[in-house]
Amino acid sequence: MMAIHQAVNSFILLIHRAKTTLSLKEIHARLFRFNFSQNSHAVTQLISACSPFGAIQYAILIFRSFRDPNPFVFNSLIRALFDNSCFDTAISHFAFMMQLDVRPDYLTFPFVLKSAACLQEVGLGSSLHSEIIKIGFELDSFVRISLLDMYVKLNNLGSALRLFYETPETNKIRSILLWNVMINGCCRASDLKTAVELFERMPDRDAASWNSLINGFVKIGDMEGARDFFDRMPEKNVVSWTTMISGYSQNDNHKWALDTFNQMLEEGVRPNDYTLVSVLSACAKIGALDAGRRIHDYIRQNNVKINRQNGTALIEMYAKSGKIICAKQVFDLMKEKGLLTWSVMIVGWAVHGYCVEAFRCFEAMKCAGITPDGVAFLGILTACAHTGLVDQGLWFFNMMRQDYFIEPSVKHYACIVDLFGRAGRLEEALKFIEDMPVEPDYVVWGALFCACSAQKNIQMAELAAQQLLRLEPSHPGSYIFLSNVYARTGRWNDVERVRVKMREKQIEKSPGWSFIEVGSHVHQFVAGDISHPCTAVIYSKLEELTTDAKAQGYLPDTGWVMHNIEEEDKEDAVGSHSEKLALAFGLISIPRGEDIRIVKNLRVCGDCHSLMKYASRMSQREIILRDIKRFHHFKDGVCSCKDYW
DNA sequence: ATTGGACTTA
Repeated sequence: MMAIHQAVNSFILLIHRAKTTLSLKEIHARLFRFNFSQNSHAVTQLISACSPFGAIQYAILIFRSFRDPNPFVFNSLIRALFDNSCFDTAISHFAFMMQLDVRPDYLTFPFVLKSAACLQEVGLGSSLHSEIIKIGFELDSFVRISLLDMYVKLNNLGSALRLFYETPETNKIRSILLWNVMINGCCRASDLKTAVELFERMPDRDAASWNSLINGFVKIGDMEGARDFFDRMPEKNVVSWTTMISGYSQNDNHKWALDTFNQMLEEGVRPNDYTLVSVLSACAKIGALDAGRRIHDYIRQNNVKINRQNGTALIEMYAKSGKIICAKQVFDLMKEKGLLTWSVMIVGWAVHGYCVEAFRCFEAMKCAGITPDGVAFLGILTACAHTGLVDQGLWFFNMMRQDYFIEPSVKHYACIVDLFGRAGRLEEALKFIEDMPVEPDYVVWGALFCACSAQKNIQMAELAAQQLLRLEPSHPGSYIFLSNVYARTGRWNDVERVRVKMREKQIEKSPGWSFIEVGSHVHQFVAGDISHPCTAVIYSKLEELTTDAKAQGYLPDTGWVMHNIEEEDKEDAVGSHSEKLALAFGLISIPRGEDIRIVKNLRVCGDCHSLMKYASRMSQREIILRDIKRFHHFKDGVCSCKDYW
């Protein structure tokens, strides 16, 4: 007896060694040779050893050759199946287990329930629950949490709540964790009312309880609610702070995200990678270079290791703040680059108009053994579009489908439309849209519209604008687009008609805003803004600038105004676009010799673009403007986009 | 005797 034991043990040792040296097949063969293929201990170990290799078929094979399955063997197989994402097979083996009357134990259910959750099968979830009750399995706190978690992941909040309420109120079973899972489930289902109710009723709360609730408010976009609980939270941890920071950023309040981060540092809470990524992404959104640099300094001073996540966030911050060379420096220093890292770098080159570098980066990525995905291709197509390389772009588009089997998304189609459109090949763009296998969406028609607008093809622009209106009748952009077409041709009656319709439907024009960072402060402007403390000085500077530019040949282009107003007023309306106000403010407050960086949430209008060129020459300063599409580097009267955007 | 008990927050 003793000898058999030892032999089995030495087999188990062999199996452990299999992870490095011996092949599993060889072990299995030996198992047979020594007649241990029916030893459940050895078989259980062998099945478990298959899992990390993904040798799941082999694990099933071993399982089938075992004649007298017991819970141990079943459990290890179900576990292995779950780990290899074979959820339905895991479930069917559980059914098999029941069929053979093998009683499941405490290690069976966690993985079966998780499989049901991953399969997103609501009915299966409930029947597993009944099965547990039927066989009289004890519903201890472990099983309850597993069940609760499964219901939450199946979006079956009702069943989760029912199970929760019938749980005896002893602290041991209704643990903090159980409450937290429940609160989190309510938050996932956007049922904040119940979440708060549960939270208030909890006998004890830990940080995760608070954070879960705060996160619930963040997810529904209620930052005041989130702030309320955040302020009341007695001991905020990193997660609490990060939730707020990324919450502000997700809800488009990047300035507050930065403020919250600074506050966090003042409170002496040490940021982790999640925090750094969130705050860097907030910087990237508004092009807050100084803030971003300070975070980079923090990273260096505190010896934070650059890894895939924070490194990628740094690259994106620099790229979107106009410092593509700094982005490249971080990129070169990074040891472990992921797919996202490469994509961010490619898109970075693309939006700065560095087509060759984007191509090189794309090739280098493939050499590094990373397979490009749809996002990487989108970057490379953007690069082609921005530099007018139509044939190259089409070549990449075909490569994506034929060599990489990536089904193009609507974004890719929109990019190709853009590619044709910018090159002035409008007919081809339209034909491309008509031949698309998927229904063209708002972005696709929008790309065509912009191209028509730039090429002054009013007929096709009207067609595109009508499609936009059909697709998004409540989107303000659709009306603006259409009205812009009419405005350009002087059809003021039609412009008025569109405006009335907009008013009837109570559609508000989404405001264009611009950000400019001065020193360490971010200033925000909307068109016609008078909220800034320096408003008077800004406007007089702008007037001076416009006058000087006019003397140099600048002609205000009033075609960009949508309303039918007197010529002079029109000049006013384009004259106070947010990017112009930001520019004037920058000229006053940013020391000479430093770049002026402006970020705009929409596309820059042609008039502003023209004025920026004059301003860069007259002030002998570099102006870096980022709009929703790309970067414009203005230097000595010329823009890096070569007026092609 | 064997099987990494469950799980939440960015």
